[in-house]
Amino acid sequence: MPEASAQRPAKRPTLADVARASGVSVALASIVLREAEGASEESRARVKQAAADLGYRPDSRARSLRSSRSRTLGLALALGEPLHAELADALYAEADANGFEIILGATGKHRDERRVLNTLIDAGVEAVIGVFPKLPASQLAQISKQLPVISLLRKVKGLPSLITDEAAGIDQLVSHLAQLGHTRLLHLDGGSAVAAKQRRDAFLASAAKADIEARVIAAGPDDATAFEVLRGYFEQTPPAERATAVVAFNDRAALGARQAIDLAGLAVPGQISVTGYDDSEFSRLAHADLTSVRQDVAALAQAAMQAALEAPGASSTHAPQIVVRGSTGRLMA
Amino acid sequence: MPEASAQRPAKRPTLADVARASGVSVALASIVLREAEGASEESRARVKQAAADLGYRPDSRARSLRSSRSRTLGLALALGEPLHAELADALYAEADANGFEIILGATGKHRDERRVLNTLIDAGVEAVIGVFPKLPASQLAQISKQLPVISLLRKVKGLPSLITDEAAGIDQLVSHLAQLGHTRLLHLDGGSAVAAKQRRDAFLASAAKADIEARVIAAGPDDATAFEVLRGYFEQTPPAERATAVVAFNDRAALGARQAIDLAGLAVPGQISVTGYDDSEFSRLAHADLTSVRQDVAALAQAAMQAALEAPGASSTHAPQIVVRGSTGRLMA
DNA sequence: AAGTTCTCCTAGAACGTTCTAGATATGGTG
DNA sequence: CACCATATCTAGAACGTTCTAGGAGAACTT
Repeated sequence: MPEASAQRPAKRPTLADVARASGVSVALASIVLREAEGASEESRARVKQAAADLGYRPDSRARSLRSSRSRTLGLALALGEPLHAELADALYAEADANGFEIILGATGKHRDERRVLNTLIDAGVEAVIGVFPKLPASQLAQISKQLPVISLLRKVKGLPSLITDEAAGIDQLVSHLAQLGHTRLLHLDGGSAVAAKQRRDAFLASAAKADIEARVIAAGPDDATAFEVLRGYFEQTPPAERATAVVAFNDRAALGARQAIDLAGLAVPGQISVTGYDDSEFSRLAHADLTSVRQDVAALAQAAMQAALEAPGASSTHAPQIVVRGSTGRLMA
Repeated sequence: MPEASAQRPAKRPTLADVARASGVSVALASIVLREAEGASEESRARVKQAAADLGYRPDSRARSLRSSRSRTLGLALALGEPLHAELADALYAEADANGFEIILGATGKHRDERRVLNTLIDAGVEAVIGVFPKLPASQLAQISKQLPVISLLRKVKGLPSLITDEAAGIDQLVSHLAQLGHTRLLHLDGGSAVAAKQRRDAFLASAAKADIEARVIAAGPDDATAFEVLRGYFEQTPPAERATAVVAFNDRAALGARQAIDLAGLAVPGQISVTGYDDSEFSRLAHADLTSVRQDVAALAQAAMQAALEAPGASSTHAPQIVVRGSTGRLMA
């Protein structure tokens, strides 16, 4: 049932319209609306009034085409990742503070990182901030010759990279578990996900330092894989030899782990503890109530914005903070 | 240390560069690269070769500025909503099929819908597809005089709107529960969220039709509110008078409901059933295992794309499908 | 009185495309 | 041979901005 709606274009007002309406030249109107120097208070008022009356909004295509100052940033991330959503929100706030706009590009089943990057660049952004789990560093470096590219959550050689001190985060988890008396830990690793290698290595190092038996099983960043992998582990490992705590790659994987634990009929945390990572909404679900690690989203966002604005943006590493909830505790004898 | 700005000069090649390299005019180069008529096979080959050699990519700002055909669509949605992520993914696929690019704008704590819309429009998109829970229809209609605006999930007067038949979805849930023998239902409504009113009305209508006792409590689209509200309900309602099934506004709210149910010590589905809506990843979490309603994301996306491309886009309503899982069942006597 | 320096303003050239109108060559037709 | 149609190409004007160069006065110097 085709239902007629919008009629044909009511052309949007241009700078020339504003200039005509306020009786000044286009150039002067431009000066006023850019808040640049060189206009009298009187013309300022007149032009602004006319702009407001007409509902004028500058055309960012024309603006950026001419000035290469679009005051627009590209943000590339994955939809459906709670952490990415938090980062985006924080970056929006930063952008506001700096007078920038942000447009997003999402990676997903039907869009690879390269493609998303191209779309953003073609749209004329001044810089791109993004989470690039897979794109080779060489390609990123290549692109960064054209415009600043800032990597979030992953250390990329040749690019300003804003990351969390994964070793510190994992160490907080391992120490917490050690303190609770755990002596045999299992890590479900994140596969090719961003930061997976760092967390795995940190896990082994922290465990060794604390003189704790540690094992790593290859999994992935999703709950389904974590579930399958941990179920297999329970099937193949006699109860007496099982780890007493599972350190999952992230909250989502921890949820999958929790599922396998429930299936095995083990009590949390009485018989086994489980930890997540990211302190996302998943970790707060009552049933899961995951002990997790909170990344400093605000600091990451602020540093990313800074890196995007400054000439040769700087990398930095940010401290995470463990958040203890009900999924970890002492073993009940 | 702030001195390293020797990066800049990697200017990207322009159409003029391609033309020069292949010995033709800019106009002809444009014709070739647009696959337009009026170029010989020989020039076609030469120009394309030169473009490839130089790594030329058309500047979409200049292109859209001149032609008002940017072949770019704006998509406005909320980050962190699983359903929105699914829609975005489906729309990316549709865009591919139609040779369009998509740029995203996210609404959130720091960006209202109006602002997001403006950013996308200023970036020069040809049309905007979006989920607009709050923006008044009048404002949307106003904007749609400038360019096509398509509303997803919410029926907006004056705009092509692609929605799900909420009455049908809710009716499937209510019928399912009735068939299981439930005679007293409770609906946690979605407050001001998109489709909340439709689901509430449909709930009451379906219950009345099936001669089932029905009650609605005001809640919201989030799990925290649903939890609080349902906990209050349990506290104030004697066990004998309680509903035996809770129809939550969406999966997220159902999770909160489930939390309150656990707290009250009730067995699911033995003592009480609970349903979600959207068939999102939340519904698949093992502990929740929610009976839910799947919206036809692919059809919605396809219709939205169609509406964005055609002159006066058409509205349509799509059929949902119940997905039965373990959170609903007969009462155990 | 003639410079000099401000302040405020404007014309017109960019930016990288597409599009309109026309030029040039080629070939077919009467 | 003149004429027109077609196929291929190109110059130059848009699109809506910003930016560069400079102009007209008024207000200081000297």
